[in-house]
Amino acid sequence: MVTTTDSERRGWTQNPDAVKQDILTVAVSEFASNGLSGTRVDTIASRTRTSKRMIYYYFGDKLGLYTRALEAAYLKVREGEATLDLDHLAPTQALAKLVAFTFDHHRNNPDFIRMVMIENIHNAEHLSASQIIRDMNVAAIEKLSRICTRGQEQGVFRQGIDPLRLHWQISAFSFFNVSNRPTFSAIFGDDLFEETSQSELRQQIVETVLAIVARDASER
Amino acid sequence: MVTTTDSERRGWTQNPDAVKQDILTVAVSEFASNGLSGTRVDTIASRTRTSKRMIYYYFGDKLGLYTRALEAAYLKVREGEATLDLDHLAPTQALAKLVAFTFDHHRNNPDFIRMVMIENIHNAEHLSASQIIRDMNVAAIEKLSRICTRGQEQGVFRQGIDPLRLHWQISAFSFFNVSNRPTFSAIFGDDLFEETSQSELRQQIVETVLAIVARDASER
DNA sequence: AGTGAAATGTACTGACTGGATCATTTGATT
DNA sequence: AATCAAATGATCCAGTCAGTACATTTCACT
Repeated sequence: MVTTTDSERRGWTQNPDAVKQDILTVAVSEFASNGLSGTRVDTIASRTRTSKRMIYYYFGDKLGLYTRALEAAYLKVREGEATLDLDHLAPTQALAKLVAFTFDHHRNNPDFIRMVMIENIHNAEHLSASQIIRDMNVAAIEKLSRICTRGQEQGVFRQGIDPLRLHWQISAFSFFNVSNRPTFSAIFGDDLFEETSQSELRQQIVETVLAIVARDASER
Repeated sequence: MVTTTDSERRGWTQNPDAVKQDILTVAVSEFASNGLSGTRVDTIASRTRTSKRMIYYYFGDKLGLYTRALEAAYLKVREGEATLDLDHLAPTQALAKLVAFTFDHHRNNPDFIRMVMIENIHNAEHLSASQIIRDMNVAAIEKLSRICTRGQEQGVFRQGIDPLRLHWQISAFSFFNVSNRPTFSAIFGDDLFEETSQSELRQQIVETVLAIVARDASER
């Protein structure tokens, strides 16, 4: 039950970092579930080992907490992405792996997806204020960019690939798959979201992306 | 100023249908902008030619209004889609046109996109209650399905295409393009969303989708 | 021109909620 | 063990908002 956080514990009873982390974890979950205005600070507090007082003590106000929670969500996801190294794979394999990984990773982090959805509803006002998030994402593009360059050097990818646009397409598939699942399955049933269908879908998406970088026919 | 609605006006001062429509239009706009819990009924009322009293008179409560607004948003969009007829085009051209149209149509109806986003945040609880919406969307699949069948009969499309999955892919691109624009451009800048870039993107998506149905190489 | 139901306006309330205040405890340092 | 700042608990307040009570007007049909 007592989550042994990595923050250096200063004593027994008092442990500010753990308290902050505790609050943040609950906050991400609550905001992801209920949105910004839908979330009650009191509810967050009650799910915490501490009190509402502490939330305002550490985060100032609701918006401050929200912004920090958003960062926490991004941070956690990008951490996961850092685990996979692609530089020692052949470009095609590297790209295939990246796409498949992204697809799965998004599925495994629905709270993150929901936070981004909510942030989009709010026109990314709070995300814009966070330099941290911008930096993290630029790194993701660079990773993709390296793969593209290598692929072109080896002659297996076509010229004129825009890494950002490629990222956009990979994201579109992987994100939509999670974000719009509720409405999609409410309308069409959720066959598409069962385990076997999802595997097939992932495979198809990998192939689609590979086709995008590999095709020569449609070049002018 | 006096919007000449198509509802048969019964007299001069009183006109229930127009009042309802007025409320719905404002409601869609407000809910789309602020979400379910973020929207204030008073704000809707103030933007209306009538009063809050009327909202409760016609729609019962906030949730009732929201549900009806959701339906109204779907209805308006599907109406737009009905205008394009594809049956007289060659399958490839028909599909290309459908994809391009969907892409543009989504861009032109951001309120609809936002309503769907919001509904997804709420796990499609309210959409599930609406049979109307389900029916409308099934029609969209059928349209796509017809194109696929024709393409296969003429030998220009590959076998084993799943229309639902194809629809999923088209939607993913077109939806994501609007839904995630705020965060995406906050992080990467909004070059991708300028007019010329969007045209290119649309073209690329059309090609991608055509490649999905046309390719033969990756068949087992 | 009268009647009754549908439609509408005004004003209010009760519950909730973000945030503030005051008081107290804890632990490191001296 | 005295001190002081950081951390925490208990309680309250002012504003907000969904929903309602009550009264009044409009209009179709006699």
